[in-house]
Amino acid sequence: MSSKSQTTKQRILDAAEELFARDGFSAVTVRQIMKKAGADVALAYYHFESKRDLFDAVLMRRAEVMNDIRHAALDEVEKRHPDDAPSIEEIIAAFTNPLLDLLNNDHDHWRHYLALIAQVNSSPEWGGELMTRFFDPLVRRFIDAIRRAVPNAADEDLYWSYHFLSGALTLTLAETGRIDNLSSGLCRSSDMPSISARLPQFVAAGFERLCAKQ
Amino acid sequence: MSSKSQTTKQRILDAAEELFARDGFSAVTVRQIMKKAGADVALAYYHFESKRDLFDAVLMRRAEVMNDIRHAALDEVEKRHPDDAPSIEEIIAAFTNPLLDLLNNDHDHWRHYLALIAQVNSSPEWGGELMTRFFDPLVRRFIDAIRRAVPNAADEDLYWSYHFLSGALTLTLAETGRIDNLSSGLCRSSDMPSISARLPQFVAAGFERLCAKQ
DNA sequence: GCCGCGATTCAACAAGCGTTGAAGACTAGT
DNA sequence: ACTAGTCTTCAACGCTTGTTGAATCGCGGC
Repeated sequence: MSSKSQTTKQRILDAAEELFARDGFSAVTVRQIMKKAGADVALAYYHFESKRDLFDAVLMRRAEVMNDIRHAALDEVEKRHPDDAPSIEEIIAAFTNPLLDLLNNDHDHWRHYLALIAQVNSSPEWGGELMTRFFDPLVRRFIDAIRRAVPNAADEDLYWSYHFLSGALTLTLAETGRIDNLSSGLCRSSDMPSISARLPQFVAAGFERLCAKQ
Repeated sequence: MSSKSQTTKQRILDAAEELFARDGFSAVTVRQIMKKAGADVALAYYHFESKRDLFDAVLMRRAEVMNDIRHAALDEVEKRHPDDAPSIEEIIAAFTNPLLDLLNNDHDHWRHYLALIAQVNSSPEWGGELMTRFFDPLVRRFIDAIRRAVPNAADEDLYWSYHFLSGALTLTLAETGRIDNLSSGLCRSSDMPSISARLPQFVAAGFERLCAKQ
């Protein structure tokens, strides 16, 4: 467990993350990854069991951190409201803004990772199972918080509302450049402050109309 | 151009559509497609120039029909309101419900096709360019209709709102089974009536709050 | 100086890939 | 019966794929 090996393993993960995010699992070659990582092909199989295992490792690496910061954001919202219920918009902002902040502040690592998550989320092959395994506890807690803010909401409405939120957030994280083309450059996929100012408002209004209607 | 060839070409397109939708472009083999279509491998290259060309043909085949029914739905909304402006929810329903109706009424063809579109939409490789080529005219007309319903809306808010709508709709069309898992079976990805009853409301509320504020 | 051991390299494997050319079959018009 | 043209089959090409086993490097402990 020398420090050199740690570095190599991480360089492999970094390279894989970027390529998987851009082209998807099957379109990327182990040789491409190792070339980008600057290491021999066989090293991929020394550090990981298989290509699929490397893919899982890429997903796992940041999943816990990602969940932690979102849990912390929800913690803080609940701490701010020891007696009354927080507003729906506050709760949703705690769910979305930690990710948008990552994209705004940090290196490209999170940008690639979140684009990968976005792609996995809308893939029939992995969207159902993988996302459930990774995010269910957090999402359940998040929905519970909203349920407390809108006590008479029907569960079906809550779940569907969350699904719409998930889709809106996910497409945004993918940063495909679609909105840049559509708006002729007026809006930019990477303009996270613009998004944090709009997405929680938009989604909160949807939740309120759908879930709070008597 | 005998009738037999038409049938074969369509069987190839059908098989490709289903497999591309499930596994993505690169994960699918021309041999897999032709096996499912019940035809020789070489026929793929007689009827289409390349694997990539076949993929494009799959996308093109239903694109025009898809755009036409959505244009027709918008036509009807505008015809219903010759003087006053239609409500935002009506406009959005004209954008989303034609697709949801296809999934509700029809064979699996549209189910596979729309799942494929959903996947393409959130792929960085194709999401920006392909979606722009296919859907920009319709989307521009749709945004114009909303702009007339909310005269003081800022263009940036309109574009971002549309982007969130696109994400919510897209993830829904993907039918990944995610919501089935999350809700422990209470909600079903394939339950289109439930979605038509909720998505337009949810999204309209978002548009109204974001675009109509002052 | 040698050993042990993790990290790395090299060369190769069988299988599968997208794609092609040439030859056969089928149908329609003469 | 012959031809022209579309459609289909078969066998193969060169190349890339994921993966592996054996050999080599480099370094800390004895």
